[in-house]
Amino acid sequence: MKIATYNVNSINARLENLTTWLFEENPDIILLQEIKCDYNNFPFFDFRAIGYNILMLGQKSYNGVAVLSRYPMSLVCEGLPDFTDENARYIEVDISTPTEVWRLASIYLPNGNPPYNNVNDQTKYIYKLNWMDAFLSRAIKLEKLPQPVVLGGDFNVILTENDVYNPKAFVDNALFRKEVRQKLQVLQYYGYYDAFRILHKNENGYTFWNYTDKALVADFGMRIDYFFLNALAADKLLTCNVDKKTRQSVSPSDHAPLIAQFNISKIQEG
DNA sequence: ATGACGGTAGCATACCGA
Repeated sequence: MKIATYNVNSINARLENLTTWLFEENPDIILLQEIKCDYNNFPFFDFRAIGYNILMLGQKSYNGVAVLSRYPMSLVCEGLPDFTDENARYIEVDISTPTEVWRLASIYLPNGNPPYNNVNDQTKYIYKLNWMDAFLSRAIKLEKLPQPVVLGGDFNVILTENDVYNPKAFVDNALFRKEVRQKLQVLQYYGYYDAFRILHKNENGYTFWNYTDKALVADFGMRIDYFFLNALAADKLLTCNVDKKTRQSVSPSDHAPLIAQFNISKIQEG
């Protein structure tokens, strides 16, 4: 079973690239972020036509998350429980794979940096910290479920200095402040596994490169998209890779897809 | 030190992003 997470930077601007990529890559499940549209502007037909069920939480112009699935899917919640959020950043679903029901969430964690025209404004940073607290509360509950759990998406956090091209330049950045990194690293103390890092200790694993300058060719990137797995999901993990060629294609998103494969064959009874 | 680039809203330019 192949699961992808992909910040598309507008699903309508990316529609042709995305449907072509789905045809070639053929993932069973896709977690999408930054779809940047509300329900009435979501291109449902284009994905149903190629065999996907769809659940989405939309918003005009900004944010927005969705899940595409080849398997039957049911909604668990839209938005983080017990957290009032003006933005569409979280959707959680149950998906009936051939062997068992998997719990997945598509996550678009806030950026947290101030606007360029007001660099001392901490409002977005405080919002990010509060959002992370609500997310961690939810994640801790989900980890205990008796089913595989996959928390995937754009976390807007650079976990370690090995996850960015120039850590010194980012020490004060809302993606890399020690406080933010430590908050997300808490996931591993509650039993979650960073899927890419299980399998790749030394590769940088960057998933984002700025559109500007020569960021892509110079590999000035950062690893901010992740799959966090509970043990029941991590036990089945086979591969996890960044699809950099899609970032290098014509008119791309500024993120690359992250793709993981899982073994869902039934265990032979001895 | 700044802005490069790209998307959205909507029609000029502001906001957002990482």
